[in-house]
Amino acid sequence: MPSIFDYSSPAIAVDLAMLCVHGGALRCVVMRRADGVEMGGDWALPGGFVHRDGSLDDTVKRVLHDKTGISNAPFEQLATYGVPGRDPRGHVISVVYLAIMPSEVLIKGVEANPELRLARVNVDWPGETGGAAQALDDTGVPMRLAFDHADILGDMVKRLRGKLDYTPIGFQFLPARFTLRDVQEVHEAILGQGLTKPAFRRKLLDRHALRATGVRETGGAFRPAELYELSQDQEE
Amino acid sequence: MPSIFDYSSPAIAVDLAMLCVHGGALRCVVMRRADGVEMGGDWALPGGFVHRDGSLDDTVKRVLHDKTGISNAPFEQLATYGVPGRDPRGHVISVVYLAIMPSEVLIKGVEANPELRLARVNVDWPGETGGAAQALDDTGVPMRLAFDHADILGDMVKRLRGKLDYTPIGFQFLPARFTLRDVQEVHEAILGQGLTKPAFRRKLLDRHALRATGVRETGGAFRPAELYELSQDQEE
DNA sequence: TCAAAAGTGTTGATACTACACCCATGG
DNA sequence: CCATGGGTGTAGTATCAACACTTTTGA
Repeated sequence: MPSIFDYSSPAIAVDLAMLCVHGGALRCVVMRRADGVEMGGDWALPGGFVHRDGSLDDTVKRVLHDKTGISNAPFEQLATYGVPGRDPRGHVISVVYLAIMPSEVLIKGVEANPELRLARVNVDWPGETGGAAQALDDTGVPMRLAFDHADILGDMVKRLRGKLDYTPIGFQFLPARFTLRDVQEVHEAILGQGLTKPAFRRKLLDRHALRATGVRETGGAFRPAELYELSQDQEE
Repeated sequence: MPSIFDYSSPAIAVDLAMLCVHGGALRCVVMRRADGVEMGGDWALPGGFVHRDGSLDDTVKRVLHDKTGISNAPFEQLATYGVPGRDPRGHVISVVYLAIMPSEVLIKGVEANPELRLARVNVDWPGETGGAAQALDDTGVPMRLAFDHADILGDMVKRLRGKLDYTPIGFQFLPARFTLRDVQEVHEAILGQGLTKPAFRRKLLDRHALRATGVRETGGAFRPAELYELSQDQEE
């Protein structure tokens, strides 16, 4: 029996969308592409190839650690993009993962690597319509994204919006203890629209098992908000 | 610059979950594995390798046509499974797609290939909890599935249940013209629970743009139901 | 005229939204 | 005591589910 590896096969890579919410906006790590690459744009999602006998999850962890120094973050698979012509060096299929972190964590990781930027993710469409997304730099200027990465960012926003209400995915953007206002800011950034405070608080407390800690935030002006945490270990 | 294909890379395959609803149950095509394979179970989702410079979509169409003779069916990506050890011949990563068809179409395709069976998909868990699924044969006996294919079927059911209410995916199980009772049967089979008729009719007509054709079904005993169709071209 | 399934109307419960209001803290 | 944001109560509205009911056909 001939080995299946005798067939000519595409290479397979993992691309990572490392996300946080900061300054009222959803942000994603992009990496400057090496000079001399003839196709596509200037910025791309960081990625790495899957080696023989390496799992997809191991590759995710390797890329995350190699690019940012971050060792542990929750991640989930988004989708797989097969587009021939994605990489000028040959046919590469990439499995895209979302890795979600509190902004304090991710900002440190980005600052540790001069090739990385934390782009603002922006979409034109409302709700879960779908379509491409833009990456904007700190001054609001669009950053040119390589290949289909704008579509990937669009799919990502659609996924986040769909899961936000019915899963605890929003809490992955926050540290272990957070105020309800923090959660609302995350939801507003992802949904791209403002939410009314009372309705949001109630839905949140109904849907998710939150526990009030009794501890209050410090350092703010005016009345300090109470800190909450997830009751059980509620992973996605 | 060295070619990326100099690196040792896993092979990549597409596996297909071809689905229909028949006899009040969700059914999926499985294929008898070749004799002499040392690992896993006896039945598996049909699949094929992705060739260099071939797209994922082309591979889906190729596998669908090669195994069943069916040329056109709507399909969508489910997820990618990286499990090392999935295939005894080496490290294979498989991208799993759902292909949904009316039962009349799929039954013909299965009968054309003696290696294929139309298994009944069964899950223990309610709602969108998640977990593995079973494949049962016509007599209700579980069929041994290879590798992680039971988990894949479970993920598939979870996906279908999640999308059923908010997308037109349920109509892909039906021919162009269908009765509302047909739609209810599809939903009940996928959700694994009975639904009350009046509530279901109303939700259906509210959520989706359906058009009554004025034509009624024929051949049945008792009062014939009206045939409906989707108003615009509502692809998923 | 009867059995079986198609299709509709009504009602009570639930969930959601919008708005107004009170509370706590720093200055 | 005032400005500001945290947090709560209430009332109107839309949505949903259960039930009873009428309609239509083949035998």
